[in-house]
Amino acid sequence: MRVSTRVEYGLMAITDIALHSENGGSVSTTEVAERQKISQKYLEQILPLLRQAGLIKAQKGLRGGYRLSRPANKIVIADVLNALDDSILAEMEIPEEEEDGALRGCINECLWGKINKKLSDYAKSVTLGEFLAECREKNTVEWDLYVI
Amino acid sequence: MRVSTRVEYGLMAITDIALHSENGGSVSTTEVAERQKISQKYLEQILPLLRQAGLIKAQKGLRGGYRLSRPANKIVIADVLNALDDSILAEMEIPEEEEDGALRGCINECLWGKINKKLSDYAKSVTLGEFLAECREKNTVEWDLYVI
DNA sequence: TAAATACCTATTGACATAGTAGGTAAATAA
DNA sequence: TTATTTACCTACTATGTCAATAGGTATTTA
Repeated sequence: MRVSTRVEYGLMAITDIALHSENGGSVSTTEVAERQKISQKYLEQILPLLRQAGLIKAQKGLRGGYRLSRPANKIVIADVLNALDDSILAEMEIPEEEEDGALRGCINECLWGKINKKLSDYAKSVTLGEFLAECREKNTVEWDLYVI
Repeated sequence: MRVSTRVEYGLMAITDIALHSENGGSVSTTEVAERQKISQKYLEQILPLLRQAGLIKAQKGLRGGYRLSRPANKIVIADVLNALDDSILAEMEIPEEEEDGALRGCINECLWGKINKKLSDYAKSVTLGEFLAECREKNTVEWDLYVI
């Protein structure tokens, strides 16, 4: 499953913010852009999506930046995906009424309904906190450098 | 998860063909287009994708049309999706090397890798035949009208 | 007061989607 | 043989989304 860079960058950004605000400080777009090698200007359009969804808080001005609105283990991946893209976890349209022989409704309900449920259940079951922990485990060496 | 009409129509078409060629005959684009209410001209661009993937066979000329290349229970949904779209079951790119602090690789491997595996495993596990049976069960009344 | 920050809007080039349109080749039925 | 039906191929178009780039505004802090 291939997703847009908007989603990719958004996930990278909130993960980066979660990591680097653990000490209580804020994380600026400049920092995120540099660490993650993302266009800062493009990031400036993506982060407000996460803020509008209530996942991160912004602080303007010098020493400002972003931090999580709530603990990382209270944010599930589905929250992040829905903030960044309205189609990934969306259902396929099921026609109200269908003529005999028409298969659209059946396919969208039976097939895509199940696929979407698997996807959605997983995205709702994994928290950002769990994801961070998993990534830490995978890259113990490097991560120890800047994780508290 | 929302997909393109190309994928939606392609799934409808191969399902329709599977159903209506059970007696040994062929199914023309005209028939599929009428039954499924799809633009015939657009269908004519989609069905060759399924043929090139070896899932259906074409017969030109009068009384021609399409039929399955092999039994419906030997075709898995993943085959159909891959024939119609190269991104649905594709993996996200994982960078060769990454600087410290970069998260792209971790996210694409840990997160999208797992999501893709769930998706892919399911699509490989369900055959077109099973899907047909399931749809039949769900719509017993209408389906009995034209299923052998 | 100056600098740094978030934030907003407009613009752009590239690409994909969802068709429409017209024509060609092959197979069949008459 | 001939007309018709079919698959198939190519080109075109309108629309929308993506992935930025660019410039400017408001706010906060040092």
